[in-house]
Parts: sequence; structure tokens; C-alpha cells
Amino acid sequence: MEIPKAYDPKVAEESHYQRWEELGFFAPEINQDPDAPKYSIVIPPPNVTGSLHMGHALQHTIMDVLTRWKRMQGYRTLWLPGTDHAGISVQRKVVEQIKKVEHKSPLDIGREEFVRRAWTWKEEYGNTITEQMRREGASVDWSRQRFTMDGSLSTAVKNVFCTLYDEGWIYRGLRIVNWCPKDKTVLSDLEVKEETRKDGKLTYLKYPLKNSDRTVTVATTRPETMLGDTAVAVNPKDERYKDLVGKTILLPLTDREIPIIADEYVDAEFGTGAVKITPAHDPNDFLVGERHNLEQLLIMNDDGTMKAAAGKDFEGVDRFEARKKVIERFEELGLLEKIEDYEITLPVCERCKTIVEPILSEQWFVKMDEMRDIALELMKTEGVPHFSPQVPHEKVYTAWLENLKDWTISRQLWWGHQIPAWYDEDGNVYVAPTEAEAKAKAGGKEIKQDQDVLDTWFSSGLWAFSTFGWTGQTSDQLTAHSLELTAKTKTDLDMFLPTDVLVTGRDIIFLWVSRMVMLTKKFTGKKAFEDVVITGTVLGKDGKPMSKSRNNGVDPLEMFDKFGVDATRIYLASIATGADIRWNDTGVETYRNFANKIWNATRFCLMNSGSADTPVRLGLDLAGGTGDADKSVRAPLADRWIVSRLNRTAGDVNKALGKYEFHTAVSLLFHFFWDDFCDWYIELKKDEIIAGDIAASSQILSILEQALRLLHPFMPYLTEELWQKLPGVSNGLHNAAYSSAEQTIMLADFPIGDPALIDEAAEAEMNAVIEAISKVRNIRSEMSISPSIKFTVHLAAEAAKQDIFRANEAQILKLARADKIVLGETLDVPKASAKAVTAAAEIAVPLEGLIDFEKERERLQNQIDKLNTEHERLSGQLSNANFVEKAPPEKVAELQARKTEIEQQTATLTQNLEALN
RNA sequence: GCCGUCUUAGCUCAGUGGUAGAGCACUCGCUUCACACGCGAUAGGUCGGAAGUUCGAAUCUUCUAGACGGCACCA
Repeated sequence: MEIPKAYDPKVAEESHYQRWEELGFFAPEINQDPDAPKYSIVIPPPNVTGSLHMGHALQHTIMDVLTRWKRMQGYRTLWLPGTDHAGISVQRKVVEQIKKVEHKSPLDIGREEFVRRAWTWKEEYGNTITEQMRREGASVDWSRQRFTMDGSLSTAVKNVFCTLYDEGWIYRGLRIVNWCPKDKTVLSDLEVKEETRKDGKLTYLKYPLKNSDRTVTVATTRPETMLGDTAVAVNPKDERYKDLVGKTILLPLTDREIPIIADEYVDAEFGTGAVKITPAHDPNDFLVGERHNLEQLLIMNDDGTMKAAAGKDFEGVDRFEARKKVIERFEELGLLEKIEDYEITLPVCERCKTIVEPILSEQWFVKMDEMRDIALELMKTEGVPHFSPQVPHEKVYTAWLENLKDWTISRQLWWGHQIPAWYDEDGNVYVAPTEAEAKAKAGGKEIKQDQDVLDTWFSSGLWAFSTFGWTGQTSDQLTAHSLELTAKTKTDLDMFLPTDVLVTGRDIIFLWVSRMVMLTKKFTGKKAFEDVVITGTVLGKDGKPMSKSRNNGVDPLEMFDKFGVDATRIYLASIATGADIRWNDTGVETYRNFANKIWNATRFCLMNSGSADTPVRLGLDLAGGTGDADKSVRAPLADRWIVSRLNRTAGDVNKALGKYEFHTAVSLLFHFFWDDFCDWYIELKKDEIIAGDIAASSQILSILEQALRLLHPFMPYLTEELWQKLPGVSNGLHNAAYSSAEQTIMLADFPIGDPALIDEAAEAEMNAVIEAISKVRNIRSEMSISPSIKFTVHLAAEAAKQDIFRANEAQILKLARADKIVLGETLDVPKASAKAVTAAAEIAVPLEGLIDFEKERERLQNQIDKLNTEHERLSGQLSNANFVEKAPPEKVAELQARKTEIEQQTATLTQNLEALN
């Protein structure tokens, strides 16, 4: 078989995905075992406006590793894909598009047409990310792909809204909200970010008192809001202002008179101790206003310009222009006291960075107290969801819940789920899933639907169950209670909810995770998911989060092209769960090299597996006859050793994945494959295999085949490509649940690691061999003996150890590049020899004419020094009465044994050194 | 202001009470018949600092410095 020398990822990446998908390997239905346990994950739906970034690649890798792992174990596995309609993002794209192409505004084309265009936009551009997921090798069930505005998901949204409204958990109210003047919509608290401005100003304005020449000075960072002031407040305990409470202020630039009031809210220490109160434009002022029954004067339009209420001179003026103008006027009037520099943090729109305006507005809210209790209760009683890593996320999640405020859910957009509320002429509201029902409630009166849509996160909050077909209609409940349902007739909702794990980033724990927890429990009575894996952030090469403005992003697709999908995947999986990591190409390069190593190891095995019709039996009993007590039929040490290492590794990999410790699994596999399998096992077996030994060939292919299975969840393309090339692979190697499916490593049984095949003795013996070979290599290297020169190796050891070396003579000869091995109880070598010592043996290499005595002395002294350092530490510990008394006896014995060993080795080395003098 | 995370070899990172690890880079050697994306052999760290608990601390506690994150406030 002709196999290229270097692995080209493209070939494998282009060959398998389509077949996997077409043969239905991704769908849970491929599992033929009616009793199979289920395993389900729903994807955090990426925005339809998005394209794949490193964060997706990381999360998708983890979800795919879990899904492929469980699938190979025989679980009925579903990883459900889908996308989010991303209200504001799509709306913005479509607005830009019609502006650019037709020079029109949304208002020009009207709501209906606009929404139609948005759908077209979604159909045309919304698949970018789903196509990219195919490239990633994501084993999602495309037949169950969902979109948050699909019919059934929209029905679910309406029914949830109506139910919550009927139960009083959703209300409409006049509140100070976060307003983005650019997007012209309200934002929830979580969509507002903060930006620190060092160039901020604190402006001190003098307000004249009525019938007096006194003034009161107030400080503000937003002078333009003074046009909406309806009071000035002071602390009731503030002696400076006590006499002014109840007096009236003539508000400059307006013809209004406003009162001076006393309120505990005011901090006498800050600024001047007098605060201007603008109830319609500040959340704290709003509360003060409610307490004192103040007028709420709205002075700003939805685009950030001033209203007529701000006064004739200001009408239509932008808020920042108005700010300048107010200051100018105060200056002219001699009422500007001073302007101080003041570092300020401003609220900005998460998406467009526009400064958010707190503004009084009537919106829809979800009352969060009972919702919060649902989530807190789950955490308290069941510890659900279980976060990985638990610290700090569980604490942060819980603390956030405890301080939860109501959730603003209406948005002034057209793209999204229009709120199912209708109004009659008198402003009475009728909430119902359909217009017909609303009209019936209104007694047939003319009604008009609320113009707002719901926050995108409202529909995302239902994602864990709306994706499985839940719509909130009565038929949903009907299917749920029959306990006798088989796998075939169970609905997805019965089968797959609760999902097993949610994999996502910490930025949306509040926005999304918490809301899914609450809403899923509330509406289905089930948990949304048992576990939550929080991934870290992949940072740019500069150590900062990747962003367009910093231009430090790394495109996963470029990495796929450069190093291959598999290398990128396994590199991402090698990052400790939850830890942030600075991107570095050399990390991926390591795994690109690893892929090549796997490729070439397989190439070697195949080149030497004889003719194609050689009967190779894979998946056979790897114990190789350990069941037989008779030593003469036992498999060679190297075979027992590699079988032991394979099974130990498999067991540990399963354990690590079960704890979401992907990096541990990767490290185990990397070192098993590269160090144990390639550097030692292949090298040890090379001669036999090249000589055409069928049993050896069969054995090594069997080990390789199992290693490929263990690697498959991380490196799906490479492993499938190679697995298909192995002789003797078939669906007979599949997990029992997939025995009738077409052959693929995807459905092969995942090695669980048989503890009975872990052979401590073989590992210990092999270590003795490895150590001896390493010491000889060290001698060769340090004494600068060319690899082409072969020499005799003397090994002195007790009889039992000699047997080990004797049994592996051929291997030692080859790997130590020796031509003869002399075994004995003691060394019998000329003075001109290089020596070393291991736990199992003394080693000598006669080097007549080649030895540099000075170098050899140095070498020996070096070894003695190292041992001495350790000896000193051990002696110190062992002479400490406290240690000997209090430490566990095993520990003391262990150190004592090590100390004795060191003493023996030191003695031998010292003797050798003296013999040189 | 409150809460939290991180600080380990030149670089990027593992390591939650018992002799400090990996990959890359560095040094030396190798056209060893799978792989130079390779093989072999070295070198490199008082685990940010201080104090404490303990027979024993990178690991637990407190304090402290620096980097970062979340939340709150911001007249």
C-alpha cells in the first residue's frame, strides 16, 4: 500500500464528513439498542450573523469530544445544533443593507417588508456558521437543527409569555431603563457594559433661590439633564441646607420653579451636598421622585436629541450639543461655578458602544423573585447545575441570583418575536397567543398588537426544551406521562431532557444559563441540564481577549488550513477546563506533529503487515495468554507491557473525561502514543515486524487500532482515515448498539481499559529494561561515541533481574546499539570502562582506547553529586524525630528504602570513580 | 467599594499536603531502513513576596505586590 510520508489533513477532512452525515451516524436513531442510555447536549446557538471564532471552536471541540466518546460507548447520543435569531445584530445588518443598496430607511419600507427582508438575509447569510461546523467535524444531528424563530419555537415563546403574564410574573411598567439612542431600543442590565473615561467632567451649577439672592450649587456629569430637573435634594441632617428645605428654586434656562426637598438618599459628603433631581432620566432620582411625588419630566427623544419639553432653544439638539449649550448659558448667566476633571464610568451599549441613556419608559418586565427561587432551590437541594470548574462559578452564579433585579424583556425592534399583547383604543391590554384569542378577550373590539419584540435571550431561555418540540400546547403534556414508552416512540422531550451537560463561556452564565435553568424547570418540571462546563477564554497572542478593534484575533479556519482541523481540536482540548489561554501557534504545531507521528506509526505498521490477505485479527484478546500460568507461553515482556499501558491509559482517559478534564485525557494519550507506543514499543518490536512475524504484526495493529479509537473523539478525521486503512477492520469492532451500521471508527467500541490487563510486574520489569538502555545511551552520548560504533554492554544484577535482561537481549542490543551483552552477578571489566548504576543493575561499557578518563570521572562525580543532594534531604527528614513519629509509616519506610538504594548506588559509583585513579 | 481568579523553567502552560512536570526554544550528537512535523543525550526553576498552620507547603490560612475578571456605585 502506498502511503505518503507526511500526513496531509486536507485529504482526510474532505473524505469523511459527508459519509458520516449521509449514513446517519450523527443521529440518535443509529443506535439499535432499545435499552441504551441516552446522552444529550444542546448547542449554545450561535448568532446567525456570526462566523466561527476561536471560542466556538473551543466549545464545539469539547461538545464533540463528549458526544463522540459517549456515542462510542453505546449511548443513544444527540448533539442538537441550531442558531439564534440575534435580534439587534440582524436588524442592524438589514438596516445597513437597505440603506446601502436602496438608500432607504426601515420606515420607508415598513415593518412587514422589513421582516421579510430579514428572513431573506437569514436564509442567505445565516448558514455561514453551520457550514463551518461541518468543517470542524462536529457530529451534530442536522436533522434536528433548530432556529429560535422556527414555528414551534415561536409558539413556545408565545405560550410562555402568556402563562407568565397570567400568573403575574410578567408585567408592563414605567421604569428607568437603559436606552441605546443608536439602536433606539431598550437594553437589559446585562447588555450594558462599562467604560471608564478619564476625561470626564463634573460641572457645578448654581441654582438661584426664588425671592432671594442666594444660590444652591449642584454638581452633575450630565448638565443637559438639568432641563428635566424637578427638584433639588439635600440630606435632612445637613445643617448647611436645613433652612432651605421647602424653599423654591427658579430653574435657570426654563420658566419652571422646583422645590428643595430632604431625602436620605443624598450623601452630604459628596460634591456640594445638594443634588439635582431628574426623575425621568436617572434611576436614583426616579426613586426619590416617587417618594416625593415629583413630576417626571421627559426631555429626550429616542434618538438622543432633546424634546420640546427641554425648552424651545433645545428642541432637536443632540444630547451632547445640549450639554455644551447648557454650560455656555450658565456661564453667560454667571451661574457656572466651576468644572472639575472627574474620572467617570459610563454605561455603553454592549454591541455598538454608544453611551446608554437612562430614560423613563414603559416596558415589559419579568418579575424575577420567584424565578430566582426556582434556581436557588435547585442549587441548594440538588447542587444542580454542577459547574466545572466549580470554583468560582457556582459561587458567582448563586451570588448573582441572590441580588437579581427584574428583567426588561421588550425591545424596540422589528426582527424577533413580536410581543403577544394587544391594545384597544382605550389602552386596555389583552395578552393571548393569537390575535383571535386576544380579540375574543377584548369582546370583539378593534385591537392593535404591541409593536415591540422580545429580548433575544427570552427565546434562548427556552432553548433547552423548545428545541425538543415543546410548544406549551396541551399535547406536550399528554405525551409526557406514559412510562412504558420505548426508545422508538418516546418523544425527544421525554428522551433527551434533561440534557446531560451544557458547554458554554462564562460571559453568558447570567444572560442564558440561569434563565434556562429557571424557565425549563418552570415549564417542564425538569432540569435543563445536570452539568455546566464553563470554558475559558482564548486570548490573543498579546494576552488580551481577541477582538476586532485590537486586531489580535486568530481565525480558526486559518488554523485548520495551516495545521489541520484535528491538530487544532486536540490543542484546544489540551487547555485546562475553564482556564484562559494565550493563543500560540507552536501549541497547535505540537499536535500537528503529533498527527504526523500517528500517521507515520500507522504507516510503519501497514508497510510491514505483509500482503493484504494476511489474516489480521483485530480486537483479539490482547492479554496474549496471560490466563495461562505457564511461563513458557506468556507473551514477551514488551507485549504484556504495552497491553498494560494501553489499558491503564484507557481507564485513565475515561476517568478524566468523566470529570471533564480534557487536558488530562489529551496528555495521557499524547504520551502513551508517542513515548510508550512509538519510542519504545515500535522500536522494541521493529525487527520482528520487519522480519514478517505475523503474530507481532497482528499484535501491534491491534494496539494501534485501539489507540486510534481512544484518539477518535479528539481527532476524528485522522483516526477515521487511518482506521479505514487497517486490514481487518469491520463493523465487528463496533459497539454492540451499532453492529448493523456501516463500518466507521465513529461507532467502534470505546476502550474502557480492563483493570485485569494492567500488569504491574510487566511495567516494573520494562522500566528496568528502559532504564538500562537509557543509561547506556547516556554513556554513548557523554563519551561521544558515534552511534555507528557498537560495543559490549556488561550488566551485573541478581539472578532474577538477569532473567529479565536475558529475555530482552535482542531488544537491548538493538536500542543500545550494542553487539554483545555480558550478564553476571558482578562486573568483570577492564579499567577503561564507562559505568553507570540503576535500581536493577550495574552497567559497564568497556571502551578501550575510546575512553576519556577525565570525562568519565566528571560523569561519575555528577551522578554522585545528584544522589548526594537527594541523600542529604532524605537523611534530614529521617533524622527528624517528629517526622518519623507522625508521618504515615509507609511514607517513612518508602523514604528509608530510597535512602538505602541511594547509599548502595553511591557506594558503587564511588568505587568506580576511585578505580579510575 | 464588594466578590473572585491568576502569578511555576527563556516562552506557552500542567500540577489542590509527601523527592518540581510537559510542549516549544536552547546546547551536544545522529543521512539508526515509519516519521527531520524525526531520533538520542544534556542543561534550565529557592513555584511573585512575607508570615503562619504542619513532621512535611507550589498545594492550606493570613497579609502583601502585580495582572485580570465579575458585580455594585458613580450628584
